[in-house]
Amino acid sequence: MNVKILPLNASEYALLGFLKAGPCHGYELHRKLTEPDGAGMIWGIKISNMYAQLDKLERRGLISGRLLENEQRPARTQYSLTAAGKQLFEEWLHQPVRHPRDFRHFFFLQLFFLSQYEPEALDSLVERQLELCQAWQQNLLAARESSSNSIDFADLTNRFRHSQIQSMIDWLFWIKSEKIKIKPK
Amino acid sequence: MNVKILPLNASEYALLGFLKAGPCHGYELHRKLTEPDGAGMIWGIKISNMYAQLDKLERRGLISGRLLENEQRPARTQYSLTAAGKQLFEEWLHQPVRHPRDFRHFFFLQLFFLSQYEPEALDSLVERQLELCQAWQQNLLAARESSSNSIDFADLTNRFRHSQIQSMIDWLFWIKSEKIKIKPK
DNA sequence: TTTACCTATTCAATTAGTGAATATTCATCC
DNA sequence: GGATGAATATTCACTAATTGAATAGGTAAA
Repeated sequence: MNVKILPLNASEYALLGFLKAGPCHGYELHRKLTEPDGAGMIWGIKISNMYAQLDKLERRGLISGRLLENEQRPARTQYSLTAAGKQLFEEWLHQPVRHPRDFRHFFFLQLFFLSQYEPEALDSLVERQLELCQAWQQNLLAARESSSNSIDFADLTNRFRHSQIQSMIDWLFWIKSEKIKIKPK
Repeated sequence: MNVKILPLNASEYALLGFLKAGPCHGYELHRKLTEPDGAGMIWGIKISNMYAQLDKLERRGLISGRLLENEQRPARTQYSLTAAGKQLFEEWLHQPVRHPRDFRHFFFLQLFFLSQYEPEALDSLVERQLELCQAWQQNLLAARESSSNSIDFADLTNRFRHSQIQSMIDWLFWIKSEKIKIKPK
């Protein structure tokens, strides 16, 4: 068997997150996923792709679906979080992202769900993410080559990354210092 | 027929870019692509994936390969840029990126190749990219909702994007004002 | 001469992603 | 009341992207 645990991507965590609020079927989940004022601000996903992700999550035992028939509407499959799914989501939700490239997709999603489900935990996540960002900065500074008069490609990328992360830090401070209350949609 | 022209991704442009220096075979191209002080700073690519990209570029008529046999080494396929490939690369090389998400992958690659092939064109590209970045900023400011005391998710993402782009702008100014000479590797 | 690593490419298999197809219900217009 | 089209809900077939392993000869060193 030897099931290789591939990490979930952002929209899969989002599916778990929306299902935490209660059972739901694919079509409705897709509407939530793409709502222009919500998760849809972060990325887009085609509906057929999302159905494939639901299958994948079910195969991994994180959600389970059952067919609802016998209604006014076309048959639909209602999915619910399993205990495993709930646990995975909760763990993920409170972990700051480990790499800058994940910031945009994952950290935003964490803010999104935390502000809905557990707003009192927001400060702590922001704080720990801030510390990680500052550690990234230190690593970049440490990696800078001894200054010479000519700039090479490594210098360019180092400076760029540093300034991108600085902008994350500034933004996190803004959230923190303004004691921002994120309005749940 | 009806060939849908999918846009090339960063590593495919990089392949065209390296082939502009002269014919080369896959294994060597992969070494260039992943050189830790060069393009390898921007992304990674598995070698089997790169061979698939070479096939794709050949099918699209941007490069052409011929088998070199009769040597000391294992047989290899030497690729060269076609006229169409050269033209596509040159056009791309001088166009600033149209969307912030491309900045990291594409703009860096453009700097990389321009600094090697046409350093006198660097200033102009930086200048035009700067203008585009400033236009992105204007759009974000225009999209900001009338201020209220509560912050919603749209505000968070708008502020974040704005600050990320500001960091690009700062970095471009740094390149520009320091009259930086990028050292070709 | 065996071992191990470097060169060079290909292949089979998996996973991701897209567009179109299917099928039912609902609202609206003539 | 019947036609038309939009909304609901999911599936399917196809293509593209990605990965790990397989193949196979060459070189260097023990």
